[in-house]
Amino acid sequence: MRANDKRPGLSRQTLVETGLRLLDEVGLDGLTVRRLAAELGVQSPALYWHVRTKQELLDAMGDEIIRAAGMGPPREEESWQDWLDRRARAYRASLLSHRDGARIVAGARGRSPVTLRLFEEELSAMVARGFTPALALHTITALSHYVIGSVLQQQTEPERPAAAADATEDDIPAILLAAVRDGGGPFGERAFDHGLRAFIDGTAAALERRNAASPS
Amino acid sequence: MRANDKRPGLSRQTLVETGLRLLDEVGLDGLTVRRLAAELGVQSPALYWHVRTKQELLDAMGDEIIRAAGMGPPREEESWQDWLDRRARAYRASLLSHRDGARIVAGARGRSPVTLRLFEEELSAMVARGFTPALALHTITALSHYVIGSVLQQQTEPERPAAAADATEDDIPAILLAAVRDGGGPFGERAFDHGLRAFIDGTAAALERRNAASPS
DNA sequence: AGTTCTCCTTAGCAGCGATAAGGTAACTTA
DNA sequence: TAAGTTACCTTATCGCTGCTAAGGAGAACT
Repeated sequence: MRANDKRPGLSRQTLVETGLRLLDEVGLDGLTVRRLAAELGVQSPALYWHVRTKQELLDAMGDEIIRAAGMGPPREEESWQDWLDRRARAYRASLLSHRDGARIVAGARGRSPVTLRLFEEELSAMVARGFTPALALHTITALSHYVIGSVLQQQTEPERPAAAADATEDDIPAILLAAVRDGGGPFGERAFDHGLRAFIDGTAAALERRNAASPS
Repeated sequence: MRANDKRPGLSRQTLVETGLRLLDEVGLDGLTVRRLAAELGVQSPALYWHVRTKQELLDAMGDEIIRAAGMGPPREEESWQDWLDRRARAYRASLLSHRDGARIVAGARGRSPVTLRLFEEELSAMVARGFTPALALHTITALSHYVIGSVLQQQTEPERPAAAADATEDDIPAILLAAVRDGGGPFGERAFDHGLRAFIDGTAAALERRNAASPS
């Protein structure tokens, strides 16, 4: 039974791309090997020719999401503050661009050599702008953790309405309610903005402190 | 076959406690309903009398981890900076105190009413110290996201040695290597400290900005 | 022409979360 | 005290999961 013939054959890259497309349809919990195989018009064990385990596929998907963010060192004329801001937003956008994107990336174990090399270039640029290697590393990882944490919570689907219903409107605490009203909720753009700016400003302060101690 | 009789019967709380203990042994991926039932000396469907789904159990475990952090509003004489610092560290310690603790909490959907009430008290105290409701909410959630993101990455077990081995020592970028050498790695205490302090300092700046615009 | 290699197939395994249906002991009620 | 009800656990089973074993068809080498 080879109905729709003339398939060009699978490839690791095809799996990743189709996997990401399917992910948006069914979510991470619905993304099974069989379902992906069906999407590719193939039986499920066929996938194991191109990929060792399902986790390896998820790792590759995570790496692809990171790659799509287009990270890398700052432009020549760009301040590190602007660059960090831009980088964090691009990362966030990339995670948000796929359903359960943050879960995928957070669960992925390794980064590809390419990603690693970009990372090194970023550190290098930061050192050129006055960071110590350790401070540069801490800054980037801390920022990444913040972005991942934010998107992860944002993409966690809210509890079932039934559970939320037994707490009536009146039970919702007043200040929280007010905050959500004028702040746009804990997961919106504005909440993210505050954390991002605070972190960058605080990093600038740390950098000045460091450079005051041992000026260049 | 009722060999070891005289068990006092299960309870929802017992499930949560034994679940957390078992979690430390086998990890989240090894924590199955059957395994937990065996640990309790019972057949697996018995658990469904006390809990509707496995997810509901995980939610309760997550809430217990949060509860154990002992959060709540600042003490009377405590500055909000010190309190925020203390709160973030307590939260982190609680997540770290159980294997895959961050994954559990991140995956939990609802917070108990008790947790919610504590949260409201925290917001209230912040407003009393000059925060707007929205700024208070954004500050706490951003900080929580950072903590969760940090611990999540820290608790993600490193890739299999086989995969790491094909990149020999020489391939590890120089600056990254130096940063890890004097900075203690991306996931250590010092990396967390930097992000935490930067965030608190940045929040202080935002608060001053806000209060300068419309002074009390 | 014969052999090897690539990439897919069918069949099936162990384990998963969850449900259905039944049994038993303890409490309730008359 | 006897009948009925409820709380809590059992056995059996379902549909699904990731993954492996074994084989087969066709392209590519020799």
